[in-house]
Amino acid sequence: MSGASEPQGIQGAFRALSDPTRRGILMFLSEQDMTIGEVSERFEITRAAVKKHLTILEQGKLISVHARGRERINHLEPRALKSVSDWLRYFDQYWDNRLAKLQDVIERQEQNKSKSTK
Amino acid sequence: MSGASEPQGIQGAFRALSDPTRRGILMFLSEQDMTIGEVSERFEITRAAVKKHLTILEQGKLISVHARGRERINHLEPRALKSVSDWLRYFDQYWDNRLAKLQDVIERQEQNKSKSTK
DNA sequence: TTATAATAATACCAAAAGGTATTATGTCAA
DNA sequence: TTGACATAATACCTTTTGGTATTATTATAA
Repeated sequence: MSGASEPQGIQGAFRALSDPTRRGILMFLSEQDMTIGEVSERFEITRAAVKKHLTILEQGKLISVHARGRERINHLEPRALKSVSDWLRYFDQYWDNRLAKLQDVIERQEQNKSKSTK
Repeated sequence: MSGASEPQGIQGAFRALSDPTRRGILMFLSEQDMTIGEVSERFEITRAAVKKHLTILEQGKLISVHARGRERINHLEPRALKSVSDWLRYFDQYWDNRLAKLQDVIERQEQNKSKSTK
């Protein structure tokens, strides 16, 4: 009833991405890690509202948070974004078969590479 | 205040994708076009609830709807999914530089190809 | 040690989302 | 033309979301 055949955890990522403020936060965090205060400076909403967005991003595993003294550093976690990207990749075939095939080839190369590193 | 530097319309797509039922509907529609009734058979919620999801998918331009007699045919529109995929591609660099570079090359080939067809 | 700055935690509110139930409308087939 | 069926349109309810305001904590610096 809740996304049977989907990779676990992807719902949290999609949910987190559904808000434009949160997508903006991800963009900022891609440039550098930030405290809640630094993120808040870049938006016109209250710090508490920003904190809620950061919590949802953390629940979706799109960011991680580490304490540093009295501050909390928010850090981008790109792997969860990759899981969303992978979900979308299924539809590649519907907009461009050639691109999909090339990406398949690349994926296989990646797999072989990680096997040989083991 | 509402996603300043984002491509127009992407919010509707992200919103539509944030619900697991809607993602399931997209999967089914990728196999074949369906009426509301056919979609409803595949879920345990009422037809009216399915209709609401289809409306949100249509608003996000992820599907199109065409009347055929007394039925309404729902059809997958992959281009909007591509816009989401493109947004995510920005983050490729953070999880795998090699893959990102290869994709850049592919994109450029696509651009040249479409130029030469004009 | 104490004032201050950064963050957390509540409590609260309005609006949107997700759903059901019910009623209306339009179209096909006999 | 009329009955049945597919869909549309409302109305209504509950839960979640996005936000503010206010009140704790907690750690650093003087």
